[in-house]
Amino acid sequence: MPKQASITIDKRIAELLKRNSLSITDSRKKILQLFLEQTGALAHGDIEKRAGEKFDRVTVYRTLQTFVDKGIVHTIPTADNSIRYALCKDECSEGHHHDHHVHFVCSTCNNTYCLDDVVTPEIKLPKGYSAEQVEVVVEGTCKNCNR
Amino acid sequence: MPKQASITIDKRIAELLKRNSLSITDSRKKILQLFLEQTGALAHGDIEKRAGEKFDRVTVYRTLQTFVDKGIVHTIPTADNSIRYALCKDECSEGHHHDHHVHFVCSTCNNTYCLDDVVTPEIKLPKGYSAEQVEVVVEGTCKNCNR
DNA sequence: TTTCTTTTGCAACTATGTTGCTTTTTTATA
DNA sequence: TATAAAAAAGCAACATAGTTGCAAAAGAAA
Ligand SMILES: [Mn+2]
Ligand SMILES: [Mn+2]
Ligand SMILES: [Zn+2]
Ligand SMILES: [Zn+2]
Repeated sequence: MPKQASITIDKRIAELLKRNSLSITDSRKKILQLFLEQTGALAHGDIEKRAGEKFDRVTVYRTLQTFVDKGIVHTIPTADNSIRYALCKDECSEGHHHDHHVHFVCSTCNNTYCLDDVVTPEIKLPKGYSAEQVEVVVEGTCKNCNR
Repeated sequence: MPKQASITIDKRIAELLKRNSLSITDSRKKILQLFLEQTGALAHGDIEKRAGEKFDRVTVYRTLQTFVDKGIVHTIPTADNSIRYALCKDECSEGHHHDHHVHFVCSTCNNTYCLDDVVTPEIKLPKGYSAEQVEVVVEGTCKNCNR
């Protein structure tokens, strides 16, 4: 990786942590780096594998929980019951996620993507039901795998 | 329970198993009964608690897996990463689920419902992506809890 | 009833997630 | 930059969830 790029990413990471009044620690930096170097979402298992050699499992759990609490990442429910995490857009903040986008799981490459431009549709519910949150997960074949 | 009703339910259970060429065993009968006596979906934990005193944990896992494979029940992904199971409509069959309905999780009573009449919407995906399955899970307050 | 097939229970194991407590690191401030 | 207070990390121990192989039991077929 060119030196310039890694400086930029390091700054971005430090800023992100400061903005959320989190202290800057090795594990937080490392895990954020994984997200920033990546297009799609990461399963907990991936993160543990890729950060866990250097950090304790418990630290990975606590770091991800902190990030979710602060609105830095959000979770994506999937059919196979393995939580995925993805970076939030900047509008998210502590206790206030704004993730009204659709998620896509590719059944070929198994990657998960946030389709930030695809807004979750209005769902007309039966009388008596009221909605707080709508989660849409589409399974199919992604851009790369369709070629 | 009136004797008549339980005869009916027993017959229904036996028929369901026969139709799917599954042998009729105590655990399968018991677990199907749980589903038939119930409006909403059941979490694995619930089933284990309510059937597990009589049956081994492993049997519960295997029975549910068999039911999913045969298209007797379907799974519902939820945000809290605890798989829920619900009975399929009759159109489902082995290797061929037809569950194009929306699921609803009540954040008050924590029940999960299949909204069989609410069809999953068409999602317009970005160029290159193709959909095979769309999962919609709405979180909110249910009919009962809204009163 | 007997035989063959399927399912169950058990034991042992892996994976996933949590908690309390001590040590280490980070931050704030003198 | 040294020091003290606060926060986070690591460790151990535990709890829960899910899987696998195999022998015993139950079900289906004849
Ligand atoms: Mn997302
Ligand atoms: Mn359903
Ligand atoms: Zn793909
Ligand atoms: Zn409710």
